Amino acid sequence: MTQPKKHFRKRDAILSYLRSTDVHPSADMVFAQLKPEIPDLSLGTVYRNLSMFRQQGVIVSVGTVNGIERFDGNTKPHVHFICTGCDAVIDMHRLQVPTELARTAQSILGGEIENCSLTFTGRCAQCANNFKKGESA
Amino acid sequence: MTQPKKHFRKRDAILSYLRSTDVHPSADMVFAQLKPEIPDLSLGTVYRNLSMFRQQGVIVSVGTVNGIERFDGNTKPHVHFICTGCDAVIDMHRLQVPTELARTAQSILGGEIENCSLTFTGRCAQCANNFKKGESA
DNA sequence: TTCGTTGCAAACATTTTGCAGTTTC
DNA sequence: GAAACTGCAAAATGTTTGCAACGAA
Repeated sequence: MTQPKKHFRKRDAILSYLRSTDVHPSADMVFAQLKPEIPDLSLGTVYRNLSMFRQQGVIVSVGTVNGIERFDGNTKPHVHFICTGCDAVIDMHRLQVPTELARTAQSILGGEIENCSLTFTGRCAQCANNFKKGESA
Repeated sequence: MTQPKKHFRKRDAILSYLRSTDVHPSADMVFAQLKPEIPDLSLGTVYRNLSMFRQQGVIVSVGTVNGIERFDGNTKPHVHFICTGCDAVIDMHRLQVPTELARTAQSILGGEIENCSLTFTGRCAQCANNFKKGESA
């Protein structure tokens, strides 16, 4: 007994792409990815839909990297690594987010915890390597 | 033994304020705080010094809240709570950042981990309260 | 004098928004 | 046909930058 739900080609494409990738794209990256297959897509539409998805909790913001917001279609809490060299945002599924701390946090804070994010920053293997080469060059 | 007196009054004031507060201010908040006592302070100077401090590792960025970057004069890793109602950034010193995960992360990643941040988001006690009232009003 | 810091304002980049036209059901 | 979505471009926002003036050594 599902309600008939409206489908919009561009909106669906945006969500679908977000769910299919693990690059944690920015609005612009989503736009660049979809533009070839949807030539009459505009950046404003991407921004509008990303806002809406995030508000609905359908997607999640990973935060801003170099002033640019990055999104994740995977809303299950997981650990991220952000490379300051190439701005990559990488999932670290093998590590667990200590969500059990949320309960403790809640009792200390008295408010309502909704989300928990654990993020490492540094240089990814490749960037660390390039950096070393750069130093000796 | 008189120390060579530094006369970077504005720079010192900015860093000093950051170290004295736990509100995790934005550039604008720093500016608003210091402007009364330093009338000829400009926002550009605040931005310039914050950038410099962060680059030197003297301060740390907590991330952006509502599109605005927030800073912390306390560089020791600690847990933060961000209220989506009033945009407050609150220290949770009683919780520990699982920095030991960094080693595991490093071995998985192969790069260089430099930082680790654990952040909860939700509504603080007061905002959670206001929200409930708002619903019934 | 010399070098770094600052005020000011213009430039920048990302994101949001208003409106008219289009799409979906 | 109503309601929701979209393109386009202008506007808004936070941040950076160029330049001339200034301050300390």
